[in-house]
Amino acid sequence: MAEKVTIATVARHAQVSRQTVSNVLNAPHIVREETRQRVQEAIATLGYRVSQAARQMRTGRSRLIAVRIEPTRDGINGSVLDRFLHGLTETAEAAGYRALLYTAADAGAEIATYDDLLSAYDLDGFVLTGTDHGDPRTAWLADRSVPFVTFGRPWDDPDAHPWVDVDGAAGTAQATRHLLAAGHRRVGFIGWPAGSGVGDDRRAGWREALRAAGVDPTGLDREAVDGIAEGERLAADLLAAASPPTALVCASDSLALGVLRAARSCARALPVIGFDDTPVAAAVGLTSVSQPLHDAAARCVDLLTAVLDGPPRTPAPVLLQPSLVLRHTA
Amino acid sequence: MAEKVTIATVARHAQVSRQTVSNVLNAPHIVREETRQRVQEAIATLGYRVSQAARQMRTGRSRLIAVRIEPTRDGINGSVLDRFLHGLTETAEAAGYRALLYTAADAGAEIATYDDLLSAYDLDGFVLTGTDHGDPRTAWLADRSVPFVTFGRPWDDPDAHPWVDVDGAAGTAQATRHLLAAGHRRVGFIGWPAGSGVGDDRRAGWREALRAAGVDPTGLDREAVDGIAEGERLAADLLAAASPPTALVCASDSLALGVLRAARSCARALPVIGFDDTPVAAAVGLTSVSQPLHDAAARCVDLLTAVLDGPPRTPAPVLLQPSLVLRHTA
DNA sequence: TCCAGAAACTTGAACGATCCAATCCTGCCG
DNA sequence: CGGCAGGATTGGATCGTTCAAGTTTCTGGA
Repeated sequence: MAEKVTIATVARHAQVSRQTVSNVLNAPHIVREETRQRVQEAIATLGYRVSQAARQMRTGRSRLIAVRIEPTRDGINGSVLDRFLHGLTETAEAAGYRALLYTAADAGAEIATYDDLLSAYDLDGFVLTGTDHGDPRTAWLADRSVPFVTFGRPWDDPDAHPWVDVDGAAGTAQATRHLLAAGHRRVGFIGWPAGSGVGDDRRAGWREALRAAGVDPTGLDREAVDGIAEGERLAADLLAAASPPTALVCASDSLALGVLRAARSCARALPVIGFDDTPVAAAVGLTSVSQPLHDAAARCVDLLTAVLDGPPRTPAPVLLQPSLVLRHTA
Repeated sequence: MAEKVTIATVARHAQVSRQTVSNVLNAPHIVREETRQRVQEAIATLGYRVSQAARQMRTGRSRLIAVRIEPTRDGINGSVLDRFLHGLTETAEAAGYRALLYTAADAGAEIATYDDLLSAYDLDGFVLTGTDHGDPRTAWLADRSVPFVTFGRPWDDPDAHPWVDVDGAAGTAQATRHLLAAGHRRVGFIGWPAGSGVGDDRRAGWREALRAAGVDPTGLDREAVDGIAEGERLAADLLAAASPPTALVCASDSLALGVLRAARSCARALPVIGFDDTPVAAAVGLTSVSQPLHDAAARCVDLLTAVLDGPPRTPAPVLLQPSLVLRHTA
């Protein structure tokens, strides 16, 4: 049975002290080249791995990043988180960190979990998804100066903390312009009820694109909580109006799917564009706005490690551009 | 600034020794009730949390479980992993463990990651998904007697290690019987190429169900790698046969979706049933076999914690039953 | 040749929990 | 009332690393 390999084993093998081995690992520049090589060799020969637990106890850093895994609400949007998580894990590994999962029923429970993760596991940082106006979570973390990055803008103050986001308005605007370019004038929109940062942003993109083309958006949009049934209902409602839209942009693929159903049931050709480019969109041929999730996750890790390893300076936020994936429906 | 609360702080506050506090946490039954309560009170008052790092250093256990997050291959099947991960995280938290994510390009890289996670992070156990014949990963782990559970049977030896799985054959059999009950005789099957444990299992369920009903399955099935296009191609192929099937069971929702396209393009009513009950199935109204993923994940954690906390005995494997979710297509 | 100063390396202590062995109670029996 | 058994409690050592401070070695200039 092989002995456990510790820093002392390596030190003995390389004929140096423990501290020198530690320096080779954490501050290579202060060790003489020759010594450094001898130590590195010993590390390789013995297959030494630094014990995170011991390091963590001394430094208070765990090289662990926490991410919340949400229950799949709608089902359709599930894979969004999935792709994000994969990108996050991959980038974190490359930077020498690992991703830890946690769940929480609501913001209150989530804050309690922060407390637990911080004091019991010495977590280094958090990646939050889906921020909204006056988010209590970011306030709590900022109060305690815990490093964190959000995927989603802080809607109240863009300089509140580091963040990464996808320009939703640019996405819906692009979708709207695509339909305008195809000859449509009355391009409608189905989105979420006013008040949510993400929802308002996506609606604004559509509105501005129409205005820029000289079309009055009044009466061309509807509000609905997410879901296929809601999308279907509101599409029917819009189509029954005095001067109905001839094409639609939606705030999500779920809503767009509902629109497709409504269009089918009244046997009318109605171009429609969804949002998120979910597998469902790919499967049914729905044109959709695609978010660069893998990239977004990577940038989240970049910002977080910048805060953790670099100087105590808030790094600049990142706003990524979505792209329009053209399929049959528009 | 509040002092850091350690076990010594609690001991002082409750007027006992460090060891007594430790006993309250790790072996409550050997502490007098009155003392126990006083300590618990001090813990609550001070908001003490046991430092995982310190505990881990002494005991060699991290209370961390690793799960691999795979890149979304097909896209459609992404949400399967998503739901599994959520259930896993939730159950692990309840049992006092946390889930750590990792990625790996192939089995070799995955094994290298095991080594790293074990020696650097002192991981307690692994949950593997998607096992296959002669899996090198399980062999490596078993060799080193690292605790692990697989979601997916060990196809070579059912007693090799603890596992949780969903009875795929029962699922396809149920789907087949459903179609038989609706009056169909020639129920076809589109599945994956022979050789994969999961794929062969699902095909066997269909075959046996047909045989039990006195129908000869010969010529009624096709093999394809997963994907919508493949499903469409093989459905067309089957329908062009001398005596084509009047209904189809598929090994995945992707394949079933392809079948739907093929049926539409030759304007024929063709009942079809998919597998996995993905969001896509829900969205397009595809009848599908649903796996109890949340439950499966929970059972994985149960087995793993049984190995970790209980006696050194291999717990009995768990085989869960899938259910048929009826929608428009069958 | 000598010494100041820097660079390279070594030693002791500490992080916060658990394990071990020794001591202190407490109640009970003779 | 003394002694004893058994459980409850205590102090000291320990896990593997990094920090802080101390010691040796090296370099170059007078």
